[in-house]
Amino acid sequence: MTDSEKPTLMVIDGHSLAFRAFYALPVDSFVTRDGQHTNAIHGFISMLINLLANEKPTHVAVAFDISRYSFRTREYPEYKGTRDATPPEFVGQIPLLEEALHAMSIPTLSKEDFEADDILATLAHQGSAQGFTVFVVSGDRDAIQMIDDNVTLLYPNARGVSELKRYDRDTVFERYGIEPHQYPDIAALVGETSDNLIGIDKVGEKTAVKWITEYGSLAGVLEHADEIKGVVGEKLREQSDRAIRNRKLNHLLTDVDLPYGPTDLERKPMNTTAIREVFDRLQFRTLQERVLKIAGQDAATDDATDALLDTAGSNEPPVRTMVDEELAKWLDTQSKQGTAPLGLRVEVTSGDVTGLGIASETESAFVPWAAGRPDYVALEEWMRGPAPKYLFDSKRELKWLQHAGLELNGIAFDTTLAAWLLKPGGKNQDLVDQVYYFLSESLDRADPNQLVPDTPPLSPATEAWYVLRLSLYLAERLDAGSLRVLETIELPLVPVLARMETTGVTVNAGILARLNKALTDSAADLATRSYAEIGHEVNLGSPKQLQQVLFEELNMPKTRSNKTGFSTDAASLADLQDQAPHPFLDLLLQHRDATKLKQIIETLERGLTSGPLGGDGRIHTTYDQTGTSTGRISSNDPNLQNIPVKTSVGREIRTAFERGVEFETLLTADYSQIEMRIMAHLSGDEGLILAFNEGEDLHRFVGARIFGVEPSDVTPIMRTKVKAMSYGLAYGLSAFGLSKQLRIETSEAKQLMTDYFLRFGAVREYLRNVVEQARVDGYTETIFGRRRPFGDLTSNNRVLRENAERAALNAPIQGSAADILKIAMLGIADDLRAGDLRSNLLMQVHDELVFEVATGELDALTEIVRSRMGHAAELRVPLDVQIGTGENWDQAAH
DNA sequence: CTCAATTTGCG
DNA sequence: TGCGCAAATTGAGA
Repeated sequence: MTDSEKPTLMVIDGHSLAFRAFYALPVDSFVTRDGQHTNAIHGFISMLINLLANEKPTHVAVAFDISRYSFRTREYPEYKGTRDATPPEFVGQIPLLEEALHAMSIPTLSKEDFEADDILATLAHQGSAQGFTVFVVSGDRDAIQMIDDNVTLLYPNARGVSELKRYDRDTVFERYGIEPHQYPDIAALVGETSDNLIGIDKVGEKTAVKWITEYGSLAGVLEHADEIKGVVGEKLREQSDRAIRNRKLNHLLTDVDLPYGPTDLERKPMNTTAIREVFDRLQFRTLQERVLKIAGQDAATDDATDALLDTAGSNEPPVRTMVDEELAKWLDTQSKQGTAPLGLRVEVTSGDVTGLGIASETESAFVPWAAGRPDYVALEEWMRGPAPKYLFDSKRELKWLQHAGLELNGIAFDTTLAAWLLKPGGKNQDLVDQVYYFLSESLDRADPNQLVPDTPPLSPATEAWYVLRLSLYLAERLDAGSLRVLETIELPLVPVLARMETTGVTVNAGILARLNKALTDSAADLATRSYAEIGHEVNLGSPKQLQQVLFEELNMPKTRSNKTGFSTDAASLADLQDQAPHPFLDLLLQHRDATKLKQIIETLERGLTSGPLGGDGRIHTTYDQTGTSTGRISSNDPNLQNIPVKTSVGREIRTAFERGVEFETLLTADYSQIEMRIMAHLSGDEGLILAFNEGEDLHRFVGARIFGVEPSDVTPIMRTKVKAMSYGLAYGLSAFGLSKQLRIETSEAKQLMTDYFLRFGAVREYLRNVVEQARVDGYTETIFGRRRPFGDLTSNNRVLRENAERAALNAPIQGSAADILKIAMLGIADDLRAGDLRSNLLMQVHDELVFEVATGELDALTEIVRSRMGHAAELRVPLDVQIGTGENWDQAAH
C-alpha cells in the first residue's frame, strides 16, 4: 500500500486546542447578541477547516476531558494544580463546540477518569498498528511520546492555532536528540511547570538528554545514579522519587477502552441543516459558508478541498496596476464618490519606495513608483490633499513617502494606533497579525529566509485593501472616547513626531569623545583598585561573579534575594556598606556609575554615525507612539528619554546636546509637578488645590500641614519625607516601600502616611475609587477618555491582583499627563506653522519639550510654548511651565 | 544567535 | 512590598 492509498486518521485534543484558540483571539470580538462568547469555537473550527483541507484525513475524531479530575489527580492531587481557574468567558464554549462538531458529523470522545491525551494515545496507537497514517493535534507536549513512523504530531506555536508545527521522529530527534518514546523520561527529570510537576533541581533539558542518551531510559539513569558525579548527581539521588512520580503521571495510556476504534471514525456526510442551525446560533457567517462548501461535496476529494483553500481567504479584489491617465482617472472617480476613504500602503525595497498600494472597499490599485515621473501629478495631488487615507503604521509610511519626495496629508486612520488604543498593553502586531486577530483571516507571511517563496508576497494593493477593512472594523470597535483620542490627539501627532525624528538634535561628538575617554580611564582605575581589595580579578559587570565575591569570599550579610541568588543592585550594596563596610563596595558602585555613563555615551555615538540619516551631526531617535500602556510616548534607537541628569558627571552628557549651527539657542520647557497637579484635580482635595493655587513650594506647604508647623519651619528632612510620600502616592507606595526608600522605620513611615491622609483625605478617597471603579468597569480612563483595560483586578492571584491595583491607580494620572503634553505639542506645532516660524521642536521627555530657536524667534516661541503648555488643559489648579534657554541642554535646564 | 535575568538611566 | 519605559551585559541554550 502506498502512502496515498493509506487511510489517514486525525485525532484532536479538543480542550487544549480550544484553549489555545481562546487566547489567540480577542474575547470581545466574538460575542453573540445574547452575550455568549465564541472566540474559542471560532478559532477551533477555523483551524479544523484548514486541517481537513491540508491533511485530507479520511477518519477524524476530537477528544475532550470530562473534568479537571482523572486517575492522575487521585494519584497526585497537585497535578495541574498551578492552573488558574477557567476564565468565565471560556466556560460554555466547549458544549457549543461539541454541537458544532456533531453537526459536521465529527465524532467526539471523552471518558470519565481519563484525560483526552489518553484517548488520543490509544487511538494513535491502534491507528498506527492498523496501517493508518496518523495525525495527532495537541497543544500538550506529552503528546510527543505518541509519535512513531506512522504518527505525526501537529503542535500549535506561540502565535495561536493558525500555524501548526509538525513533529515527526526526525524533527523530535533534531530538536531533542532522542526518540519520541524517550520524551517522557526527559520530561520526568526536568519537570513540567504547566502540570505542576517539579523535576530534579539543577537538571535542565541538556542534562536530561545526556543521561537518557547514556543510560537509555529513566530506569537506566536511576540504576546508575551512583555513578553520576557532582551536585546534580546528589540532587538526582535525593530527589529520584520526583522523577519516578513524574514518569508515572506523564505516561499516556494506550489501552483505554473506547466505544470506537479508528475504523469507526470514517468521515461521514455533514448535516447541512444542523450546520445552519448551530452556526446561525453562533452567528458565524463566513465560517458557515466555508463549512457548507465542504459539506456540499464529498469532503475527502481533492477538488472540494482545493476549492476550499482557494476561498479560505476573503474576497480580495484583483490587483490592477495603474499609471498615468488610468491612475488619474481612477483617483478622480474615487474622489467624486465623496469622502470615501482609501487604504494606502507603501512598498519599500532595500530602503527605497518602489510602489504604492491604494484600495477602496471593492478595488485595489498598485502604482509602481519611480521618482520624478511627471505623470504622477494626480497621485501627488491626491496624496497632498485632504482626502482621507487609512494606513497601517502611518508614521513609518509617512517618513518613507517623505524620503521619496512625496507629501502626505489626510491621515484619517491608523490601524496600529487604533489597535493600541483598544489594547495598549499588547504587543505590536504586524499587518498579518492584525488581519488574523481582528478579521480572523490568515494571510501568508512573507518568509525573509526564502529566496524563492512558495507563495508570492501580498501586493501592496491587497495590503491596502486589508488596511482599509481593518480600519472600518476597528473604527466600529473603538468606544467614543477612544475614537476621540485617536482623532484629536494621536493622528494629528503623527506628522509632528515624524518631523521631530527627521529633524534630529545636534550632538557634539567631540564632547562625547572626551567624556568617553575620561570615563574609560576612570573605570579602568576603579577596576584595578577594586581587584586589589579582594585579591583577584573579577568581572565587575557580572552579578553572578559578584555574588561569589561578596557572599562567599567576603562572607557579607545576605541581601534581598532574586532568581539567581542575592541581589547586588545599588540599594543592596548601600545596605551592605552600612552593615559591613568594605572598600570594595564603594569602588564597585563607582565603577558601575562610570561604566553606565560610558555605555550611554557609546550608544549616543553610535546614534550619531549610524542613524537613519547617519552622519549629519544630529541624532535621530524614533518615537514609539504605541510603546506604552499609559499613553506616554517612548523613545528608542537611541533612547533620548533617559539621558543622565541627576549627577554632575551625568549632566556633562547633556552639554553635548547643542543647538544646530544656524540656530540661536536651545530652549527647554517642562511642567512642574504635573502628576501631583492632576492628582489634585482628579481628587478635588481642597488642601492640595489650595497648595497649588497659593503658588508656594508644594512640599513645604504639605509638610507644614502634616507636621503642624509653619511653612517656614519645615526642615529639609521633613521636606524630603513629604516629597517621597507625595510622589509615592501615585504609584501605590506601601509603608514598607516608603520606609525602605527613606531608610526609616516602617512604623514611622506608617505614621507619616496616616498623617498625610488625615490632612489630604480626598486623595485617599480618590485613589480607592479609581481602583474600585476599574474593578467594575474593567478599565481606567484619563481626563481625555483614553482607556487602559485591567483584567487582573479580579484575579484570585494576590500578586497579580495587587500589581494591577497599583497600575490602575497610576494609569489615569500618568496617562492624563501624557495627554496634556501631547495636546500642548499639537498646539505648538500649529502655531509654529501658522506663524511661519523656523524654530524646531526636537525632543519630548514625558513632561519636557526641547526646541532649537531660530534667530529672532525667541520671544515669539517662548510665548507660544508658555501659552500652549499652560492651557493644554483647564484643571482646578494651574499648570506651571518652567522655561529655560542656553547653548546646550544642560544650560537650558533651570 | 536568541532569550531571560539583572541592573540602571530617565520621567 | 513603587508606576511607566529602553538598553547593555551576562550567561545559558541552540
